[in-house]
Amino acid sequence: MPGMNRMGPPWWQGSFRRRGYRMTLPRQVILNVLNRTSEHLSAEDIYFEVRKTYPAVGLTTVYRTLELLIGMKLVSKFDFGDGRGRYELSRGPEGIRHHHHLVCTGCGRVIDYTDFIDEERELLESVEKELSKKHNFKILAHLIQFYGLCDKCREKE
Amino acid sequence: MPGMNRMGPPWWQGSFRRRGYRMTLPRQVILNVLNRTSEHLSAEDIYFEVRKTYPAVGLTTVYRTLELLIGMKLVSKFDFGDGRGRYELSRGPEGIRHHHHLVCTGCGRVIDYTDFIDEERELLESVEKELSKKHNFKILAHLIQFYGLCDKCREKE
DNA sequence: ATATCTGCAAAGACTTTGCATGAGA
DNA sequence: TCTCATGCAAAGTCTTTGCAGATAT
Repeated sequence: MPGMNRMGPPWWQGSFRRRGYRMTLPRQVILNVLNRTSEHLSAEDIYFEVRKTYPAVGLTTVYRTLELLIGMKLVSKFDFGDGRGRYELSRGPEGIRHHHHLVCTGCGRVIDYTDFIDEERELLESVEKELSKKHNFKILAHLIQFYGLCDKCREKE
Repeated sequence: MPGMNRMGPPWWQGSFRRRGYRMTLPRQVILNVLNRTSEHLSAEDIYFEVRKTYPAVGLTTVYRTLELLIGMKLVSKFDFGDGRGRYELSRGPEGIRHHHHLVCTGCGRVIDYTDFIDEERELLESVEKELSKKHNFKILAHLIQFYGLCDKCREKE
């Protein structure tokens, strides 16, 4: 983990300490991979990436760490319809970076977008408020995704 | 399939004929199950339900039929985060019945809602238009889901 | 008649679990 | 030190595939 000590403890250290979780090497490497990647990685993607730095890691640990991080709200899990979970950091050190996804059903490519996030949020807030009241439901999260064909897959049609 | 002949061919017959698919007993039973159920059934749920009428059916056939129906746009597949697909009829004989889902992460219960559908549609249309243009993406479908805790699961907390 | 559909069994893909060893605080 | 975390192997789930026999048109 070059440069890590020089740069001080990473921003997620606190979350671990607070909950009494141990900050181990596998966990650090996994978090670093998630932190430096903007893609929506599968557990196996992360596993292969982590093994470049730390070849002894097991896929089991990747799954267990991801589960832990999801519980800590540091990571979000998505499903893009290809039968495997996709993981990404929910927030960076700079705070929440909210975006939604555009999924190509042809090739599986995923485009992040932040357009209309404000309009969406406005609607979502009123929907959440109304539905919470009506169904006595405590809404904790939402998911918005669009599906379609990307430019390349449109040509093939 | 009591009453089926007396009532004339079901509304989905045409879709099959048009595409050259055969209307077989397993397919009819599966469609009837979907048609009479408002739940979000898993493949296994459908399998058990179908077996009450037609015990010889195999789970394979359920999966294959569902895939076929999805291709025909008669059925939609959802993922509520519990690792299994959920299926429901996209439309009834009366036309499209659009709704979204409220998923309880505590017990897995799913509540359909139609509130705000108009407002949502309005927003979605402008988002779709803008994103199509910007990313040269042909948007074919969208997914909106809320996650949280239902009244019963809130009490347990 | 004949191309399509079906059921069974087996394989596949992803994820979780059990348990002994190893490592962080 | 001593509890928590890890890695391996095995098991678990859900879903798909291969193939011979059955069926709709």
